[in-house]
Amino acid sequence: MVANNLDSYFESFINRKSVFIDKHYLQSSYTPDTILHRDEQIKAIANILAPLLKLERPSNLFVYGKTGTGKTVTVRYTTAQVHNVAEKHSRPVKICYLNCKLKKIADTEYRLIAELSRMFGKAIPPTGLPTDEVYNIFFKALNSKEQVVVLVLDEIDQLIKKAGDEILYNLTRINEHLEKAQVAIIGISNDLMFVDNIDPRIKSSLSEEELVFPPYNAIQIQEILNSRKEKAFRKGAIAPGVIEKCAAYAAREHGDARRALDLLRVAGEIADRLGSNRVNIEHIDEAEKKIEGDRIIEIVASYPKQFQVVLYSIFLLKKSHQDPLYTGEIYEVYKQLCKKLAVSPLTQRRISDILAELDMLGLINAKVISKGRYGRTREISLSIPVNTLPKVKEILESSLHI
DNA sequence: GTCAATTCACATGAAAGAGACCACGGTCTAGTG
DNA sequence: CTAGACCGTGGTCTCTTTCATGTGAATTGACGA
Repeated sequence: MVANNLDSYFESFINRKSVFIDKHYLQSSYTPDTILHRDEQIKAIANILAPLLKLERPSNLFVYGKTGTGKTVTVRYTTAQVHNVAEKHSRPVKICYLNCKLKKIADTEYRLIAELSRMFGKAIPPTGLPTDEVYNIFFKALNSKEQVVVLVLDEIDQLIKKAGDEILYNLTRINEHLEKAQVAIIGISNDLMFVDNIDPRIKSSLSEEELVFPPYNAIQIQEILNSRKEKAFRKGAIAPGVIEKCAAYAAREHGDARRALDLLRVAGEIADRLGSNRVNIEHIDEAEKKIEGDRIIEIVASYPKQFQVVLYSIFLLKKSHQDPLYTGEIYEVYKQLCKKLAVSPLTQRRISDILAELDMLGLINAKVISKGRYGRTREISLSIPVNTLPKVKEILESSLHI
């Protein structure tokens, strides 16, 4: 009897079809051939980049917009098109795309310039050289022949936040030192306020042109999902209402198309795993939970020990009472925990920063409040969904050997 | 009761140190012809 | 003679510490009605 069941299980496993045809159409790395609802922006970027083809320097461009509004895709698409045309007419045009958020690659001045130099075929060691040496190498590489170079700096706000705005100053003034080559910069930022915090001189030269990407609305997201659905899923693998629900979820999160695509993909994976031959609305809810849970688990597992100790201290405190926690309390528990674990405790100053970072990561909710006479502090609560809580705790305990 | 001064418990900033990692050039050492 | 091992120096980067300054409302206490 049992054997029979197993048999039929395997039979059905073989016969079971995946809801997907090709998943990669749903991944954020995929650049579609046509970009929906961004005609205006494409036209604007094309206009700005057009002088490239006459070997004139295009204006620097600054692109803003929240995450998942298609900034990166649109810029990459347009620059690729320009590059194609330039190549056809053998114009020396080079596009350098760099994502400044990638850790260990382009998140400091040195690394950025080093990475750019590498794109010109120069080998730069990951460390050990003075920064101006690397600048020199970069200059020489640029100036080696007549060409127009477009530097696309994605998530440029992250870079500035970490490394200061001196880089931009140097880059925007780079043309003054170059005789043969010319450089234009396209900066892409998620942070709309970011430009207000940089040096006005840099601001004026960097954002000769500006372009804002408004969020997609739910209907536009639906259309985007529908256009990808055709290629990614088998016919009829999506139950009615699923696309709408996905779009609604994403529209709630400031029109984030990337999120909608992720959601759809994960929902498909869940449907596959459950042996369903159709993606249903319940799968979307599951996917929503899974995405959030996975993100949190990954963060918790990959962050340094001290972060984990702090987080575990919050766990301990949370168990004992339900009121919001304060920095001082957490620090006391943290110190004891350190003693128990034979970890050397950090200062309260540092813990304050760590708490702020945990807040940024969305693991905790920290709000600076003033309790009047009783001082100023952070009011802290965990913001990890209840269903991932045990898993997170497990990870912490195994990683800290508790 | 009203109002400004006080006060608390941290937040927030700036600067500097420690330690890891790395390149480069000079010196030493062992193997080779 | 030469390739490779082994320093010392000088550079970046991350994580911390130290020192200094900032902050917002409950509390306090003087003042006037």
